[in-house]
Amino acid sequence: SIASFYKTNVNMNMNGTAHHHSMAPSNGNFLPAYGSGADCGIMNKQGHAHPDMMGLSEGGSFNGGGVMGGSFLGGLGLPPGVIVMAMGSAGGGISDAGSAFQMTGGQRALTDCQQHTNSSPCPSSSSPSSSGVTAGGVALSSSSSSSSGAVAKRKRKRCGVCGPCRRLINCGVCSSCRNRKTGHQICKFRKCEELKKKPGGGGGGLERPPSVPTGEAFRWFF
DNA sequence: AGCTACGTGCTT
DNA sequence: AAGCACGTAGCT
Repeated sequence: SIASFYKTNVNMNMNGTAHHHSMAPSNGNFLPAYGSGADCGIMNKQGHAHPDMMGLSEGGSFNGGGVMGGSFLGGLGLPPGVIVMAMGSAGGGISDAGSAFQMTGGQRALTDCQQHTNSSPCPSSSSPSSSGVTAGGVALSSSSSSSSGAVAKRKRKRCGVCGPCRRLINCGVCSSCRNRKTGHQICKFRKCEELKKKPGGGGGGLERPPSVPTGEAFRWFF
């Protein structure tokens, strides 16, 4: 739920074109090429200009990201998307906050964003069915395949909690972004740390999400 | 059906 | 080793 909510907001604003006065970098540098859609296509637009803004700087753990959010907006400590939303409404663009929540229209946009959501959200809620991305990683629904001997190559999924996973925007400038059409790869800055490792690697199993403990990630959000 | 992005083989 | 390109799993 939140996930959708979250991304939705982001989208909304972006699309809304609203008049957000001007967040620092709001320059109009939109990506010429990828306008369409990569996951948060919108994000791309901004992201392009400054891959690092939005608190993405990975350098030291994204706590930064969260922190950043917090620092701005009077320490409300909201994730970037939310922040945007707030501003939008403030600007007068969106009068109805409710709408923000409603908008599921976002539709596809970001498969990953969802994941973020999945991984993080409330530990408590934990919808059982909530599919795959458990922090642990490979929680792929066993579902299909399996039976027949064919060890179908299952795709691993992003952990959703590492820095890159939490990153919301595509830098738009890395090779992956630039070669999106042919490369079919996620932005380098968003490539899950876990997926960078060898599949079998490690052992067995639990990969420790580098930093933020699962679910804890967004606790502050609630 | 269409999209994103993981896995992998080839090329540089 | 790194990057590119392609096939396709997984999801909407």
